[in-house]
Amino acid sequence: MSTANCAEELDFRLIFEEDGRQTAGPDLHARTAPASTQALGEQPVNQELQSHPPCFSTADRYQSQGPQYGAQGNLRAFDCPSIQITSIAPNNHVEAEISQESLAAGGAEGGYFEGSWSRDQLYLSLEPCYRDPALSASPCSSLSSRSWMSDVSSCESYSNVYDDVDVELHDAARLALGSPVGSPLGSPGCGGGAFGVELWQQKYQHPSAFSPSLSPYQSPRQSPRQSPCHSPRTSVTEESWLSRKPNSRPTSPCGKRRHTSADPRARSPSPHHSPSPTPGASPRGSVTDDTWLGSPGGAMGSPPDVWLLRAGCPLQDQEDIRESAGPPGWCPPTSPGTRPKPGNPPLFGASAPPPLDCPLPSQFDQFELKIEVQPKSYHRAHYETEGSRGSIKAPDGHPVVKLSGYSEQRLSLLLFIGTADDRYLRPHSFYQVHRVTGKTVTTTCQENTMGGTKVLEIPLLPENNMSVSIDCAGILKLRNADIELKKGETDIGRKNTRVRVVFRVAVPQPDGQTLWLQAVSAPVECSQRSGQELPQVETFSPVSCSVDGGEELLITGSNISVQSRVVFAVKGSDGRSLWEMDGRVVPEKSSGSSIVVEVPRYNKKVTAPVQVQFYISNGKRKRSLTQSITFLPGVRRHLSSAAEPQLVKQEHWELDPIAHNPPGFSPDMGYFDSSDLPVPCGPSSQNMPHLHHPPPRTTPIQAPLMFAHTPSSMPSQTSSSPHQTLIPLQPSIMSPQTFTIPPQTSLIFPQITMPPQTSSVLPQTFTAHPHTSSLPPQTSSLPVQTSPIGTQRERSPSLSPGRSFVTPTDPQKHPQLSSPGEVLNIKQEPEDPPNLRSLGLQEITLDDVNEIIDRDISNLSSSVQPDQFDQYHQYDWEHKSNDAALPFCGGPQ
DNA sequence: CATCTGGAACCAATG
DNA sequence: AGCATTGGTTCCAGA
Repeated sequence: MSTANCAEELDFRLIFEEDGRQTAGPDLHARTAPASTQALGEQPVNQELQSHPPCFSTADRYQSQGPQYGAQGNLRAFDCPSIQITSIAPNNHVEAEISQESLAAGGAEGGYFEGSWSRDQLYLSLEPCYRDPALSASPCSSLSSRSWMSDVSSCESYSNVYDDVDVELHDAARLALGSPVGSPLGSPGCGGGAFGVELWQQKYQHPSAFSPSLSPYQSPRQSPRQSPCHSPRTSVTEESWLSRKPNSRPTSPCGKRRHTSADPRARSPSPHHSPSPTPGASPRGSVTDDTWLGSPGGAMGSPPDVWLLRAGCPLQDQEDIRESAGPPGWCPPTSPGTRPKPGNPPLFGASAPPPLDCPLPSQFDQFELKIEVQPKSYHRAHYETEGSRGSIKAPDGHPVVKLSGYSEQRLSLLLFIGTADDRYLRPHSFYQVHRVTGKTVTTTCQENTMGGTKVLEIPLLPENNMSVSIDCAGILKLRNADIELKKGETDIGRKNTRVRVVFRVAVPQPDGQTLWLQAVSAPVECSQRSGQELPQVETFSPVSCSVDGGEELLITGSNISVQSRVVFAVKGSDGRSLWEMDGRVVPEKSSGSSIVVEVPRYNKKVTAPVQVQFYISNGKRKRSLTQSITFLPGVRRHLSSAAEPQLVKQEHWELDPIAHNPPGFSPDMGYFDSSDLPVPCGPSSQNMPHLHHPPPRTTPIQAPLMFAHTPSSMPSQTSSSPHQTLIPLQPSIMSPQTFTIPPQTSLIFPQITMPPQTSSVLPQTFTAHPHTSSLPPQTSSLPVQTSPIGTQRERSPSLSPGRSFVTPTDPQKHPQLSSPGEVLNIKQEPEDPPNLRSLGLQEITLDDVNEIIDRDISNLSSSVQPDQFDQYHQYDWEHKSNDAALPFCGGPQ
């Protein structure tokens, strides 16, 4: 599978170069142009400008990374590169322009368009990933790219942009302040309407990003076209901005880009792969990027130390780094005067709120924005042609978000729909938040548009303890065709149906600055079909077992049946399946919401723990995301967990202190046992994007590069407390959630401290543990502050030491690594995402980086396993066929 | 009667 | 080119 598949995906990039030139280029124009044209014609438009922000420091990392990271970081990243690209790529006008801008970064995307640039290869290499989350770097939609794209299709667009700038600025300021007050901007009612158009306009037409100071938030007010209507439905219509025929269904396909290789630009690698691949960063992202770029502090400016490091790296390397690093850290303050630093607090000037795709921590100092009740993992979004399908719900009521550490005055909680792919978090191109009204809605909120993204402003009141139940937020699905046809849009909608609900709040600080915090929900599947057909793993236990097999693994989730298969597999570094075996389902212990299988025996000799992936399959293309379980060599679980297969007991178990120990520390199995504690996988598991790209090693490295100097205090996006630690990181599991690293950890692995983005990448939270865990069991058990599943936390404490449920979201729980030495072994086995490696991309880009990494790693080796990170990658969304390997490649989740 | 929901038909894209 | 599958979007109907 893997290899081949991966190759394909990767090829994407290659294709670019080659095919892309030939085919892609033309296609683009053909397709895009028309589309854009249409759009243009219909829309009044302000054209979007793509801003070509200068390279931003933060961006740097991205820059290197390339196109993949589209939006935020990406752009920036691209910027630098882009320059060259520009010159190189003759094909696109856009390119030219972009290049100037430094959009170059976007260049990546540009590359996307055409493979013309020779030099681009760097980008190209990345590109494959572009759509392929697996590949990792998300090529996606780099902001720039989109912009580029759009530009390409129509240069005209540039023109109107600026008109809205003022407004945007205004908005931005307002937002920054977190004024509860709804700005007139977004009229509450507005927006809903012709969404497609709106988006269009917003995204493309509003270049808010341009001015450095502008933040994504700044949204141009509504474009003329935007309808005041609240309900999408209403507006919709007109909507047919695409000129779709009245009766004709707008099939998305319409100008849709093909996923197939035929169209290189198109997205990428097979759509299949990445479910969430959102490619992208959509223009929005770009916007932000742009913004960033524009910022003085921009990449070009003075990069932080870490960044500097990056800067020093060759593009390729940088890219690699980026990949490994994952999403960029939170954005540094955009304010001119401030120099962004990785370790800097998420403070922004009132006039320059962070772009929506800018990663932010969920906690800082005593302030913490937390999702106390996570939304359900499935919420069927409504189309404009449908009536509202209600607000996002939680298992018991509605999601609840709380700001702790502050209660001085009323603040505005911002809510928007973000991506749930493996890449950094950014506004979702195909979904928008929608204000739900009605007698059952008790929360008042306003709907605004920022940088093309709908944002709900919900009051956080001191009298409510700064906590609010989100019962006024629905999710609107925009037609793929509408979005994809927009110029500049590089993301594909197909199979990109998972989102995350993003909450932000601006906390006024004594010094006049504004502290921005962000909390990201677990992934939410918004497609009717996917929600009803794809099996989803919510929890499983135990999380480790003997290589001898025979133990029973209890998996809970949805869309599971006795007919479901549970496939265990180990992938080689090349992505090939080294071993694959079905677990024997125990029908009598299985039900509609859970399944018990006997873990198969691992037929290879191992001396160290092996990370084995498993997923539930309801048939071809109906697979859950890949989860990871640790097979312990030579360890026969005599331990409680082993002895008692009954997962059911989990609830009764209590955390074992041992569990807290960092992986690798305790040679004895106790360590593993701890891991056994049932951990909720969180809905996200599936959602979790796979980090496809980064090889095990790279991951660690990244961190260092990025955060070497980051203060331990930096919170991850979702993570809440710095202390959570005990649990070893498990890459696979980690994906979607937040990534929290304890201060201690940071000392050891600065690298670990990933930027918020990283966290975004991984929806779930995971915590790095200090070597020793002095923390109370609870902490360890509940490592995930932001765990997708709110209830999980509570659950974990009760769990017995012996077992644990693992949620994809809660990587922390995984015990995995044992000792450093083991780690090495593990790595070998591990299923690294074949993607890059298999393609050889790694070598290409990462080589240089490796040296650095090695250095860093040597220090880290003991504490964290690289594999963990890798595991991430393993997730597969759906493989096209049955390739087990595919998942690793980074296909869609 | 309007809204919310679940289900499914229709149909283009994909393989 | 034709066929089967997949998945997005629209419709319908019941609560």
